[in-house]
Amino acid sequence: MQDDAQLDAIFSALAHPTRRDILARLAKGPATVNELAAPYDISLPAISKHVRVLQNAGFIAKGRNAQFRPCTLDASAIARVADWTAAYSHIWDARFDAMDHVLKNLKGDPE
Amino acid sequence: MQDDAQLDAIFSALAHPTRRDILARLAKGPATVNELAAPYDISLPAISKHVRVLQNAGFIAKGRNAQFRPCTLDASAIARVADWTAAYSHIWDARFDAMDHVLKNLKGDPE
DNA sequence: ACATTAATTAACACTTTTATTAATTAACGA
DNA sequence: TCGTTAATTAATAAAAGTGTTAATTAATGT
Repeated sequence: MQDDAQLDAIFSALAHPTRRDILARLAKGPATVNELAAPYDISLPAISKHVRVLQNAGFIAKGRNAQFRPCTLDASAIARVADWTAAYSHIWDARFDAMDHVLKNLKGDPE
Repeated sequence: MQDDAQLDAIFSALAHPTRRDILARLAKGPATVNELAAPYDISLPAISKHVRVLQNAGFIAKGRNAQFRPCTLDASAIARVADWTAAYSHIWDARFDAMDHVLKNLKGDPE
């Protein structure tokens, strides 16, 4: 997927409270689609679609265990969001410069 | 605006390449709506709506100067995105722990 | 005053998103 | 085998998003 198109998918996926909620749930550990659906008043197919959207955006990896589909959080898509914000960090937070400096050192890339 | 609703607005706003592009443009400095529209093939009203979406999400402050509407980037909404990712940082990047530690020190909140 | 420029509003068309219920697929287990 | 459970697919409806052109508002400057 192209960079722009993937950011479209990523941000669209995050633009729904239920989907952000599902990510928060998965941050605590894997869950099946039914488990993910449990807290909500909406139908299972609706949740199934939300999961699909998150999967297409790269937030979720879906496994197979018998008739279950255990979902796990794939952190890389979230990291891409963080990367996107980093391009603006110099504007919103002067501390970023210090952070950036520290990160370079942690990476073994001292200036 | 409620927290959830504002994140909806923020992420929806970012879910369109033209709008992300406009933010990138404004990161370089203020611009009027016409200036923002210049690079694109779409109509001025379409850009005007994109700007409105960004404004409603809190990304843009729109001033008044005669018949011009100089737009400036409001970094706080971008910071909110960064904050959102921070809740997941412990998953996607072990370095965050070190970063977090450093940030606390920078804030004058040593452990 | 009047034409020009900047921008928004209005009315409309088209597509996508989000949800529903019913039907289907697939694997389990008694 | 046959009923149960997990999940998806299909058909559909309502709402939101994205774009268009034409009309309108508001301020400029000669």
